[in-house]
Amino acid sequence: MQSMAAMVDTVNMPYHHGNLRESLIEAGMLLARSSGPEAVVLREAARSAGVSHNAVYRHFADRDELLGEVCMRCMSELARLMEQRTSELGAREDAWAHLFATGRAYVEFALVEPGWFRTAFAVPHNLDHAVQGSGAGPSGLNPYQLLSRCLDDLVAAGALSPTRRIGAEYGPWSAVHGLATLLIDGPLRGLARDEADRALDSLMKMVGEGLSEIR
Amino acid sequence: MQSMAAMVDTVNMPYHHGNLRESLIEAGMLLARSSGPEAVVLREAARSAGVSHNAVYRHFADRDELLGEVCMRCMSELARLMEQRTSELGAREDAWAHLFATGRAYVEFALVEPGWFRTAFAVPHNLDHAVQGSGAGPSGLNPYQLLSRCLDDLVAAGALSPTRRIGAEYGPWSAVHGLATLLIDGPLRGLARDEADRALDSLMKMVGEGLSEIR
DNA sequence: TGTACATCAGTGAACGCGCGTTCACTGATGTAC
DNA sequence: TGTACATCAGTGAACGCGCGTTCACTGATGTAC
Repeated sequence: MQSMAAMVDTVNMPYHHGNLRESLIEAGMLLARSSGPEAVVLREAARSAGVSHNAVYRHFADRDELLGEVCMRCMSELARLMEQRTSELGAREDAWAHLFATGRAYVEFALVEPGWFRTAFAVPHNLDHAVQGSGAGPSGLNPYQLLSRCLDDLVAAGALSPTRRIGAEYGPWSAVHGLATLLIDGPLRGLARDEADRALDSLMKMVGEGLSEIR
Repeated sequence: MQSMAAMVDTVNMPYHHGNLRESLIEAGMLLARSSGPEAVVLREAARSAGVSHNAVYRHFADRDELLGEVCMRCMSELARLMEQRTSELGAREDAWAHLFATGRAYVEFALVEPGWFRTAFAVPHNLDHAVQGSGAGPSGLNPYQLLSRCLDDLVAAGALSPTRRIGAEYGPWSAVHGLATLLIDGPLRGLARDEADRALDSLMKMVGEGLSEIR
């Protein structure tokens, strides 16, 4: 297999790259995509960008700072898919449909982009303060905030009482995060796609009825 | 900090260890407990057992085989706590109480033994076939089977119809696994214990009402 | 318009690290006769 | 009861790996005068 570095035209490279920081992050995204956060290797990112590995230190304090940036982008990609899937809903769909589409997109992202999904949650511990509130999609909201908005909409639609709204994020979030994790990293990895879909159906049903108070 | 190896009385060690395989697994369990699966390092386990690192190859084909054994033990520990918590229930508690206690124990285990929890799900890919159905607790059932039994009991008690029993494991399992993962590895790490407890309350309520068909 | 010089962005060589694994070996044990 | 010998369980030295990071450097750029 050909290495990434070989794809760079090293001959016509100017001494100054021009946009190295961005290039390194994009190289990191490619690495993360194929194999997750461990694959975001400083030297490999530099090779992909066609630059010596020390050049990285002109733009990032260390490897963790580069990885942190990549993690945020992965989180943004997750948010982006969640937004896209809800934007595809018909105008007549209600707040429940929005919640379900959001949750389904979360699991879909994990299945389609497992490397990115794992990376999104692999923010280096020493800088998770710097990442607070980041990882937003096009609308400026991150995945957690998108879920919160869905729940707010349920309250506005009268489908969820303000009382039960409190702390209501934990259940749906845990549900989709757990299924995603079991499917890509855990004992459910290798589950056939149609079985995974049925599991997701059953999960969203549980979430819906578990949240609902029309009983 | 004193190294593990220093705790072994190397002077009075006989040439033949006698029980090295077991000692290595136990050393692996200690390493996993403090820092998860990456910490299960062949050379460190050998040091802890007071033996040269090559001796390990007399008992395991390679590092992954040792790690696999440790993973199974961690899964067994999870099953053990789940069984213990249900066995502590009063005789008059119903099938729902058993399900909730089982699910709560799952999250409790993750919070109290995060290293073991992460290790339980870190079975090396090349030998996850060898682990099928393993990781059992005292009763001989693994965590998945313990959950299944709870659901069977709900059916027997008339609280869940046989129709809805199909694939009913996915929801509750995903829910507790997701909360556990978010709390120990994810964006919810560092959440205060009482907040985590409230999140768990809210989660189990969602699971209960989501599964229930008394509506 | 030309030149000196500070500043920034890159290079290349080297270091130390600890790991998993392999090799050729030696020490202890048990069994056949 | 003693001995030869196969077998098993350990040892010690070495290899190769690729990583993150540091050091002293050189090449390009832009600005003051």
